[in-house]
Amino acid sequence: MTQKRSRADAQTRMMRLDQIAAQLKGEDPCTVDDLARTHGVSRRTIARDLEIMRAQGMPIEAERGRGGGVRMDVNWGVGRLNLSYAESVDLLISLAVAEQMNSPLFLAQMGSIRRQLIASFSKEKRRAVQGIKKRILIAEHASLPVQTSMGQPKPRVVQTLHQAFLNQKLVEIDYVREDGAKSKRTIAPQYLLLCSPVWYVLAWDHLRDAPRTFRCDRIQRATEGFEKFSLQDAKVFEPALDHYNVL
Amino acid sequence: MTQKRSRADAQTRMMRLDQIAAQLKGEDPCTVDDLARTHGVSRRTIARDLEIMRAQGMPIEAERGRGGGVRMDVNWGVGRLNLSYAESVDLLISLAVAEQMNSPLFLAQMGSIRRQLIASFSKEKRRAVQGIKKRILIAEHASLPVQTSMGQPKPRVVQTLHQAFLNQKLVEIDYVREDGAKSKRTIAPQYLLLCSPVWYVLAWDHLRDAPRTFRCDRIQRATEGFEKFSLQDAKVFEPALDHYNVL
DNA sequence: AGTAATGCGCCGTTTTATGTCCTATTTGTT
DNA sequence: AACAAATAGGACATAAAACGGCGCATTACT
Repeated sequence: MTQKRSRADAQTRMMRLDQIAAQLKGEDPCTVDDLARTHGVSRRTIARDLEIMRAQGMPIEAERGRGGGVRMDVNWGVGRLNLSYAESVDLLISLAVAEQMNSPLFLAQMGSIRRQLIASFSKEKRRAVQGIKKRILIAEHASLPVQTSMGQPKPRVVQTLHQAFLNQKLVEIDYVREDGAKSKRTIAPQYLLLCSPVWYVLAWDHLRDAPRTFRCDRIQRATEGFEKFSLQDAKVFEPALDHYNVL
Repeated sequence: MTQKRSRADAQTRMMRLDQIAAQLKGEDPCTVDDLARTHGVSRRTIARDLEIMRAQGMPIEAERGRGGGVRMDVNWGVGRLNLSYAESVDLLISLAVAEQMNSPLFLAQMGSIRRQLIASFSKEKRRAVQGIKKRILIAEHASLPVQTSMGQPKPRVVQTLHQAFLNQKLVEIDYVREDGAKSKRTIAPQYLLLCSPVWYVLAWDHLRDAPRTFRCDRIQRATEGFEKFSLQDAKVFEPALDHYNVL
């Protein structure tokens, strides 16, 4: 018999596997027949596809007999994320913050998420993330109430600071001291410290050549520089770190 | 010329694509030659693989000429997560909690993560998640300091409660009132309320046929039942919800 | 017993992924 | 300017996969 086969695009099987997975995530079980029809291939092929998907670890179950069909555990593989580096770090921190306030009802699964996330990194990235985690501190929950902040820090500033911290780049900032005095500085953001609502930057001030601490909401402007800084100067801060939890 | 080809397992190409992706995530650029050697295929094949990966949207760039090579944007695709339903919900809540305490330094990316996460749901799941989000309340940050809890709730209890809440299943619990009186109840967990460190369950007590509120850390034992409950009874709680932020 | 579903083995056919050549192009080095 | 090292990609033959179709075993519901 003549067997017509139209090649759709490229890698037919891979695409079909994805589509089948998506289809199976729907609530009701499909029959192999349905799948075969919707994809324009034979039952046999679908069967082989399912074999492959099972081999790849997807929890695909089938029920034989009338009323049966192919199902995938509905609670599997919802939530496919593809995060950028910055997003990943954010997420790790966010998880840590959420865990910090010990409200363990919904945090049962957090460990699993963190493990998956870390496992998905390459070796180099993993090391990098480890390094960054050491540079983020979280104060005890019941800390002294901070004086009312000057409003939210500006998103632009936040983003720049964020970038520079991750990339170990120097930053130029305009800072307003508590007494209102303004100053321009070039700093190397070594550590970040979260005291419940307020972030602090423990940095080496390259103009004054001394360690300084800045409140993020008092930074008016921030410009990322091109020069990378080393973590050597960070040692100055180490004695102070014992009071805080490291991420 | 004889062309030896050893079939590795199944779907050789898919596996190779994954491996190449992982390899490319490493910092330094590989040459096509390297890739060909490490995978035991020809340069041409690797080239074709790269074509495919590009077609799939991976940001793979190549630099021609001496000293060139194939690179992938290092900040792409770090962080591949495949979350279960429960994990997804946890994550959403965790993000919300982290956002609640307005420490916006590292939360710039959170919106993006949440959007990705929600986008990855199927329609049905998305609706379900929307429903669940409405059933989780978060109290204002500066709430009255709660009396010291009785220690952490038991992990077993937490997990059961968690499941039952998500699946809208009735739960049997052993509860200890503040005055020490113990009781057995069958409840329908309609809402969850987080007052900073303590979770409360707003539930319909099916034995007393009346709404009740329970502190999670006072629940001694929990068993998930088979009977699903409807959200009809939840209306009783609605007037009380205005005081809290809905997730 | 009949029916509707999966599971799986076998075989012949079609498609495609691969290897081997080849050329063009870009780019840094000598 | 010449050379070397890299990617990009075309052409062609071929072995290996993917596929379709068939049949039979199995399972569960009516």
